[in-house]
Amino acid sequence: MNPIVNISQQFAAQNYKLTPQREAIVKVLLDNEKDHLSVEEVYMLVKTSYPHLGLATVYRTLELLCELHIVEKMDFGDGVARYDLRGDDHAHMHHHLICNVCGRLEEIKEDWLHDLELRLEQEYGFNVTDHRLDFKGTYNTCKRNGCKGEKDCQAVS
Amino acid sequence: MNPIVNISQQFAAQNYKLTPQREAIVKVLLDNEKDHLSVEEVYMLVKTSYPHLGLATVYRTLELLCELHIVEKMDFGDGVARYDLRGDDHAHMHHHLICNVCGRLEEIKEDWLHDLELRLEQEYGFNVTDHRLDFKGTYNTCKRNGCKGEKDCQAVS
DNA sequence: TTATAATTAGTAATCGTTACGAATTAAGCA
DNA sequence: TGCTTAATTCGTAACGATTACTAATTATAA
Ligand SMILES: [Mn+2]
Ligand SMILES: [Mn+2]
Ligand SMILES: [Zn+2]
Ligand SMILES: [Zn+2]
Repeated sequence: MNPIVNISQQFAAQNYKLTPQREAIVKVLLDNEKDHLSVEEVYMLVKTSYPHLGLATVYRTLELLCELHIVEKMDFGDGVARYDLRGDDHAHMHHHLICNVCGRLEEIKEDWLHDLELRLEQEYGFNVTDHRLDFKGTYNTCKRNGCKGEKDCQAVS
Repeated sequence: MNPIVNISQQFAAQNYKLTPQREAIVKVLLDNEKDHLSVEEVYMLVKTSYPHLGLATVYRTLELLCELHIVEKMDFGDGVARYDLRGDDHAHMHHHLICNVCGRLEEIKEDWLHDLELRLEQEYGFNVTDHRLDFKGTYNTCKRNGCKGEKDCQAVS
């Protein structure tokens, strides 16, 4: 399904309207789904398609998207909040690999935590509703060659 | 080994001194190892043992402890950075269970990610140096009874 | 001692975020 | 259609956690 239509329906389901401003912001996120944009970055990017949009609207819309579990607010330790599309069904938050050498950030969409969450349910009586798993480390290629900023590099900051 | 002596040696190993101010701050962290204190909370607590200690020194010392991998700077989404003792050898960052109902935070010291990290090495050529794993969910006891603030509750904020 | 470096204290400045009032737009209804 | 009310947006002021900076203090070394 067209992701904009899909998101529009999720807005409607909670009695929210997908205003032109909100749609412009959502499109920026979809057009940069590999990135993890900050508020300021979204603000800059959305200005090209909607020049008069205000910064406060970006803050409010991203907060709303969090509430709807469409995006996840993340902190990568660089002093600004970053926003990450959760993906199709929003059920499971994807995992991250972050390279110490070049800052590249790779996503693992597959859910690697299912077994552990079963164990938490059984041994701890804890029912998991969400999770966050990030790995920091070094790609062997980066260790050997140094990262030369290949085109698939998605540095966080 | 006495944890203060241990930490003192780690300071010395990197040519840092464990000044009285730094020691007072480290003791606050050790005396509250179950908590995840913010800078302001450390500042308040350390004032009882060292009334003249300045806020900037708390910031600087916690930053230094991060650099030495003695503590981990964490963001639980409540607007302030919180600091978490990594534990004995600092090698592995422990995991968290956070209850949606009562905010209780439980730590899992055991490393549940070893197998996944082997897989990352082999399938992704990615050598993990650190990780972060937090689960959000609900304790069955909290779901049934509501959390009545039992004595072992360690709410984050 | 005297010079040099490290550390601390206090506070001003910074900057991401939040709060707020006025203006605009949409929805509901006669 | 007009009128009323609610939702949304805009611009900006206020907030507050963090950082930066200077002077004072303390340790280290010649
Ligand atoms: Mn991501
Ligand atoms: Mn912890
Ligand atoms: Zn790399
Ligand atoms: Zn609970």
